[in-house]
Amino acid sequence: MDARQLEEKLRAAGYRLTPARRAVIQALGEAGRELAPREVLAAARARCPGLGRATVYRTLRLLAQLGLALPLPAPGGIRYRLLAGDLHRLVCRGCGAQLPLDLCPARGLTARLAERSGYLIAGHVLEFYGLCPDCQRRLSCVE
Amino acid sequence: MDARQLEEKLRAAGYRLTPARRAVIQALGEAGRELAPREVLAAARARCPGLGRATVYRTLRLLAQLGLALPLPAPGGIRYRLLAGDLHRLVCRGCGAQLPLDLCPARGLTARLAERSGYLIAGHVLEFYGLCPDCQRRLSCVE
DNA sequence: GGCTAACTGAGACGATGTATCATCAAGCGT
DNA sequence: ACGCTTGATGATACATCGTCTCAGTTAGCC
Repeated sequence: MDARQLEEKLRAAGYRLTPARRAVIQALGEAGRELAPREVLAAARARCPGLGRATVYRTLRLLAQLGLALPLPAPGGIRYRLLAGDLHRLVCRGCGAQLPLDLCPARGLTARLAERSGYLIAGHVLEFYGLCPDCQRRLSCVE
Repeated sequence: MDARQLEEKLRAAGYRLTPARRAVIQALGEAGRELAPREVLAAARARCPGLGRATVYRTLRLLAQLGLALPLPAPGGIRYRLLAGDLHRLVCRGCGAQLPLDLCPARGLTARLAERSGYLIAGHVLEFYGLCPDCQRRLSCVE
């Protein structure tokens, strides 16, 4: 799902499409990785110079509520990324390094789960976490 | 994995087992749900009266790095829970409501993934997210 | 073009998380 | 059992984060 489609989804859900919101969405879309709110603010100001901090937080929260953006815990606080389908990755809890995965053992479950729960399911995250080789040494984790 | 086992893992990894750390671990263990750092502080002070804020943050970060606790994004900030095996749930992005799931399509992948990546894999999270029936109405999401 | 409700930016505010530092005590060796 | 050594602690100060309020603006609809 690209930035243009997200803008349409916002509209379809009854929200206005403003320069501030477009700037936030496009900043997230161009980054291609998760961004901290402060990074979103910096990047989005290139497109919307006077953009305020509060608006960035409001927009990120709105996108997350609608399932269009994904908040992820990271060292240093929560980061956001646009939801481009589902997310599968292997994350190092020590340094934050990531390896994307191309497996998906969960896709077939979504429809059944939605039916049984009444939820409107926007996607899923499958995240394996642990320590990368470097951090295994650095943290003297002997397991 | 209960609190006692976690304490042993800390020791095994070369860290000291102090009253402050035990209080944090036991507070998380007894809660049985994810806690915000401020809640951890309040609960842990019952066991370790003078406990300081900085120590709680330090301990939570340490536990997360070692894969013994899990930071999760929630409305209001990051929350932590002890890692009791893997986590599978369905989460509402609107209000934070959760449904635990008893499926696990990913368990069999861990060993192969660890071998190929060199990571020490502590566990995984499979999280479906979307909107619960209430929030679908409240946010006028027409999807 | 004008209306109206949703949205915005500014600013103030409390909460959150980190850095520093003197003091303390866990765990080890004896 | 007792000291040592060094990692851990609590207090404090500080920077940042995230929220709230409010007056002014503007997107979307007629």
